[in-house]
Amino acid sequence: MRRSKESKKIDIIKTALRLFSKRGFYTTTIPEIAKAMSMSAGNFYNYFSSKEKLAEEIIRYISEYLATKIRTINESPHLSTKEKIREIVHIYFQIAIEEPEMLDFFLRIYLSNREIYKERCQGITCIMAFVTELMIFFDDGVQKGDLRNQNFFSAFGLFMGYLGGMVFLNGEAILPEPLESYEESITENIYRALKNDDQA
Amino acid sequence: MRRSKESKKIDIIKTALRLFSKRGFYTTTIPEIAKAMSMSAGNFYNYFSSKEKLAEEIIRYISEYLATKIRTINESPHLSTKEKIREIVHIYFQIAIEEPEMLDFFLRIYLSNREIYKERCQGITCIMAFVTELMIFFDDGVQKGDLRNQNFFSAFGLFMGYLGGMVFLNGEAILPEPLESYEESITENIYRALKNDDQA
Amino acid sequence: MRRSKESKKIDIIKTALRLFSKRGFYTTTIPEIAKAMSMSAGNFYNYFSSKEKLAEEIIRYISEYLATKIRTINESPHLSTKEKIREIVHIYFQIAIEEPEMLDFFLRIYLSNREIYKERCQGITCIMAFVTELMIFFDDGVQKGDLRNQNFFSAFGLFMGYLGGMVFLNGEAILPEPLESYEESITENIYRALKNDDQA
Amino acid sequence: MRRSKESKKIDIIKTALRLFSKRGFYTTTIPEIAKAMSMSAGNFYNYFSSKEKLAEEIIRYISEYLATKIRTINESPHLSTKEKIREIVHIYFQIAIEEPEMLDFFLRIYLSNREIYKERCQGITCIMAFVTELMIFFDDGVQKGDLRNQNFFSAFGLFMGYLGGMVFLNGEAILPEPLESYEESITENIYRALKNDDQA
DNA sequence: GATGAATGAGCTTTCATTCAT
DNA sequence: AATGAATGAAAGCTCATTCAT
Repeated sequence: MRRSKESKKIDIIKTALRLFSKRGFYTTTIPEIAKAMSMSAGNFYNYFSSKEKLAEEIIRYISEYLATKIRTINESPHLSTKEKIREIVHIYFQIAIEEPEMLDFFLRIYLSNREIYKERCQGITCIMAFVTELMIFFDDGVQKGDLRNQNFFSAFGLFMGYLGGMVFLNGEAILPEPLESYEESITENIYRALKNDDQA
Repeated sequence: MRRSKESKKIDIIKTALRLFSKRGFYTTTIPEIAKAMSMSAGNFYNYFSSKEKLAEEIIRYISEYLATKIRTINESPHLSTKEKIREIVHIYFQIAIEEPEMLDFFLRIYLSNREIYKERCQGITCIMAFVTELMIFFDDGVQKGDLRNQNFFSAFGLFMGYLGGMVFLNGEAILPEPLESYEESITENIYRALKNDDQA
Repeated sequence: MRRSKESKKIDIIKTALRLFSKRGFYTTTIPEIAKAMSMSAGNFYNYFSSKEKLAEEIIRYISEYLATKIRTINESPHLSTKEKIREIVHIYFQIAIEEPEMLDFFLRIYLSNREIYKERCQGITCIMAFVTELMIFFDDGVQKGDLRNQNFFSAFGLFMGYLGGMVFLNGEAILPEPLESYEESITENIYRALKNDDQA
Repeated sequence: MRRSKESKKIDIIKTALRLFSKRGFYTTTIPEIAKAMSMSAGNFYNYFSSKEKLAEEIIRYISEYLATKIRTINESPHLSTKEKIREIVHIYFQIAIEEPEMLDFFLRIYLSNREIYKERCQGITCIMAFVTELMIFFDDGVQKGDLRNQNFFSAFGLFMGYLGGMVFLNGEAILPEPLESYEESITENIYRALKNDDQA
């Protein structure tokens, strides 16, 4: 049953994602993951050839997931550029609240333990889907004359760094208010940072 | 010799900082650190009670270092708020270029492997020195009427997230231009995001 | 179909023989053998009860094969004893060149990993067919007065050890000349060693 | 204490040699070796970087040992070539009887599991000491006009194959007489095979 | 303070074999 | 006969830490 093997892989990915984001990559063991799935450690290797390969497939999974979310925003023609920023911030925080393990993994495992990914995911190959959608958002904004035509990565750094920073602070229980309550001010901050002053 | 024991601790901290930031915390071993210092693995434990304790002292060391740098900016009364932002960005990038292991460790080990610090550095205790200086900068700006009186952590998230994001992208060799060349646009972005529109 | 089950067993034996001789018994896995036959690992156990049982059947297969070859020599009444030696050497080297996996397995797996065969093939039970034919050759030679009537196993050791040694050296690419070019000198050496000096 | 570390390595080599030759390379585990030495498995790796590295050092140890034995024969000017053959056969069988693990390892592990040695001991590098002494014996014999000037490896194959074959048969308890009782006939066989007929 | 051999717990991974389908 | 997911035992190896010297 091709179907069930693929879906079990996804089950493993979800379980591992949860454990890795909670306890870290190196401190989570394959037996732990297997146990959480009520299967044997040996069987794990029928699905993934190594712990690193699993890590790779997890980040691809996350990238796809985030890309899909942003794509729906990109494909909403009725939204203004600022509204799109608000939506992206919103969706990001929503994920941070409802599925925090996704962003946790992204920020804490993928971005921070590059030795794991050095060979498998050179540059941004494994998160291409996600980066592409943000690129589309940015290009659209520039096209429409709403955003300054600055280097994409500078804008990308602002976006991801800012949001990542907030989510991180929230995860650390450092923020005095609930994360959502910052949505508006952050949207404003980002919009001010990126907007084109020349616009009519 | 109290003196020399303390200075050897610092030597170990510097060596470990370099190795940890390059190869990761879990993938760097105590024997490796000891070897890089031409001393025995056993002797390491005369200076630090455990690998985790070493990690704690490293982040405290970094926090002190960063705090000192920002303090000189805070204590420059002739600088405008925007110029201070520019200086902070500048100093941050300078460190990123000249001593990248500092920020690498901060971003990739400290922020990302909280399981290491969970018990030793609850919340921000171990980086208090650094956070305090940023707080002072921000409060001064608000006091002078230059910055909006928003929640400090929102501003902190913008600052650290944005800069961290850029440094990260730079470290990944993703940025098309040298890091310094973004200083001005980033200063501008941050200033726009934080500034008080009511100002005369 | 009795027929096809038996012939599939032989297919497995041939495939396993090739893989074992190339990669070693312990470093070749059942899944590898199965894959090389485009069948499932589980199905293997419908043909052989264990990896060890397979090893046993392989050596019996080889023994039969070698016995058949030597039998044709033994049954050539027109050949002199020295010519028979030449023929045996020739056939041995021919097998070494054309089907090296046979002798490789014999020398490197069967003779060398006795822990595999200890229980299944006590003494020479599993290679009886082959030993018997060599015995016949030797007895004939003694009968005809061509060979000294020494202990059979001493002669057997000379034969198999010498030829095995040469094949081994050839396999190691240590021999400066092609294997065949040693046939004559080896025949001479063996004949001198075994011949009866009293003969007319 | 440099001294004691080196001598412990030799202890490990001897213990492992015994276990490997008795139970095979793949079926003997590092924990077993460690246990036989009353030490922890982990500590093993303070002496040898891997199981393969241990295998390499064992064969070098054996090669040295055999070389030393043959060297004393080579350096006995009063012995005739035939007597030297007899001595080599004798010493070989003596080792086979008193320290059978040496030749067992040589024949059954080193010669038969080349995948273990492929990278570490290309060609005959790891047994050079031993091969060199046999070369010297052979060259001396040719020099003196006692042996035919045939290719060294052909003679080497005869020697090692024949003796190896006999030792093997003896190890299998196949020989009807004690190994030593074959010394004379084997010496005769080898001498006849190698001798120069032209000699006065 | 310094050394480094020793420990022991634990990790990733492998693989012969079984078994439900 | 055939599949291949699943098991479970075990292997090689690593490494933080200890401790006798």
